[in-house]
Amino acid sequence: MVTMRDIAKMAGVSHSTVSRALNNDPRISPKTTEKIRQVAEDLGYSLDIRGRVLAQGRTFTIGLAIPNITNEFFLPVIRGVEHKAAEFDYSLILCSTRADMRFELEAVRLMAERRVDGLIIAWTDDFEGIIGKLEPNKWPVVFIGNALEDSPYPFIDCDHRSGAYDAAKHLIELGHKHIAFLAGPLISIDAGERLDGYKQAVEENDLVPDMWEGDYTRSSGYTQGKKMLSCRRRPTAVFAANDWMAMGVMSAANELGIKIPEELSVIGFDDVAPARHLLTPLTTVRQPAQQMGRTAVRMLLENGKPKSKRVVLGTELVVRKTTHQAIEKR
Amino acid sequence: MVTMRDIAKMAGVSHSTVSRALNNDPRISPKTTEKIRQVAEDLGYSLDIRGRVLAQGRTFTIGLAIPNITNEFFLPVIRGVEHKAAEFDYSLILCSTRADMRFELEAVRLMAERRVDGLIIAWTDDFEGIIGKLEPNKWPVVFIGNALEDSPYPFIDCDHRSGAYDAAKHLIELGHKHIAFLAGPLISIDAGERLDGYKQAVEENDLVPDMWEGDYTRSSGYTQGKKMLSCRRRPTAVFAANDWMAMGVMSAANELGIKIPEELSVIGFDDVAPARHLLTPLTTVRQPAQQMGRTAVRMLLENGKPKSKRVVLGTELVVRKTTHQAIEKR
DNA sequence: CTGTTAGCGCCTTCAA
DNA sequence: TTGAAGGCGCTAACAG
Repeated sequence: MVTMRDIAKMAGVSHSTVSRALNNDPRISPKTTEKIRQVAEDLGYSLDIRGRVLAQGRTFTIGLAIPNITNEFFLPVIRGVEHKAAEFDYSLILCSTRADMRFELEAVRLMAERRVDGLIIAWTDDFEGIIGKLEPNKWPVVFIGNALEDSPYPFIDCDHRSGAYDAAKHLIELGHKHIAFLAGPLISIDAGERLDGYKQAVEENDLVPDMWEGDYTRSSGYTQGKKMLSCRRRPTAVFAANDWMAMGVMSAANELGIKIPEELSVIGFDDVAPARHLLTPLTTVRQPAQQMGRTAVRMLLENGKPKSKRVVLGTELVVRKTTHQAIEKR
Repeated sequence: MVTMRDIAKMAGVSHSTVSRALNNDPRISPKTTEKIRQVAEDLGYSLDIRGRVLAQGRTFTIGLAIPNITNEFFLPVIRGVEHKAAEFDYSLILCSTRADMRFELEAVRLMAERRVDGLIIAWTDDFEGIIGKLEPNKWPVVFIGNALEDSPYPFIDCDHRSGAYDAAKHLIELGHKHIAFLAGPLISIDAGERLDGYKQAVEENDLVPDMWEGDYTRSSGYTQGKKMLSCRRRPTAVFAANDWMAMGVMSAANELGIKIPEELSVIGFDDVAPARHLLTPLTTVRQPAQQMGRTAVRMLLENGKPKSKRVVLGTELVVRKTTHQAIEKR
């Protein structure tokens, strides 16, 4: 492996001159620069960034910890982070923590040892554990999700409440009077906010809320869907707190011979790829996942230290094929 | 940031003793070791791997270049690579090359500068360009896909031919006589092999092949699907060379009022998540993507140099809901 | 405009 | 069982 010293010897200059020339330092004469570049080329030199890393104290690397790389939902986040990092010529170290505290702490250790210049932690379940590990080192970190009211750490999230409100409102405007809501696990903050958004819209319009609880999995959507659709007076629309559950509800409806969207409107949340690709694609509230990833990187890298402590992005109602005018008087 | 020298001073030993103690070198007495660990703990020491990296000439990092992180298909590959790398306490640098030669070479440069210990290049379109960049450096590299007959580089792929054969055979065994095949872009090697597998099965059974060409996109599946299903004598089954096209065909059938699977069987290839989540989930040939990722890492890390130059994994026919007995005599 | 020197944090050979 | 010294590849402060 050829180093700057090799080039220096060959070109008859000092290695620092080589370093400067290769970094376009204007103090080096064009002639020397040219010569050095030539020699470098001839020798097939390739910069070894590890030297620079040690000398400059930066690694040009950011770390991303994702709870579960199995879930398609995170793909756009990864994409956003990767693309933005590449723009800065930064590389991305990816860790999937499998939603397991142990792996999560392992990931933090690994990234810490590598002295990444910044850390993005997405939707961790063990916020406390993470910040416990992080605090002493005082690294630039941005959380995605985990929008704790009083978090002293910068985070980025989207507005679950207003997103849910929009979804419910959409159904109401289509004339639905009986809109069931299938909530996520209510320990999670965003699940609570989505519920609030639903409640607000429903109450503002003098409708009566009809709440069910799921756990964000497709199978919980299916189970609860079966139940709610077998009721004597079943809802004409259901708003599931995420797309996976919405898909579960659709399966249930399908098995019960209930036609979507003619007899039942369904709306989800997140805009996950599989739901977009259904034969009748799901109407949903898009969480701007990719942009969240990009923004996280920007917060980390742009202003040195994250300046804006908290960023809350808006959501977007994406009307596709599963929502429909309510049927007049069943 | 506290270093080994700080610990050494504090503990009244030399920094090399600290290094050894922290690395469990048996030559250091248990007492000193214990003391050093204690001091390290007290000082909140965290290993800075960058020093080791430079001293040992390894980076404990592998790079993964993926053509397009937008495509869900690659997710399991990333997962496989990430998990296996983590087992070795290696970290993963992820680059999405957006199926663009420029980004691809950028990615190789980035990984080269970082001196990753191994490189995994997945389904590159510019094989020649890549190996041009790689050759001089002679890095351990494993390709995923790009199974060139005479490739001097180690690769891992799956058996597209036999996978396609199995799929076609499955339809034949269900009694289908008219099985259309929607091929991928035939410049790509695997598209050709999938076509071969189909042909072989069909010919072995004295059926007449019915071939259409798509480009692996959903929309091409839709367009071609519309055409083939509007034929006077339309097929009773279609085998699409990947899941995306299969989904396109399903949309087309849906719009034409053709019931799947009762009136039309559809089978795909790859086993991509969205196809798995359809209301009537797609029967398909699973490419063991995750295992391919794991194996690639193993090839890179386990035997020092990749020993087995070429690995071809089997596929698995996953029968779900879109395939059905052929209707007797239409 | 260029060279000298020191140093980033760690590992490792050699010597004691 | 431990210490001293040198080096990995690069950058940077200081001289000239």
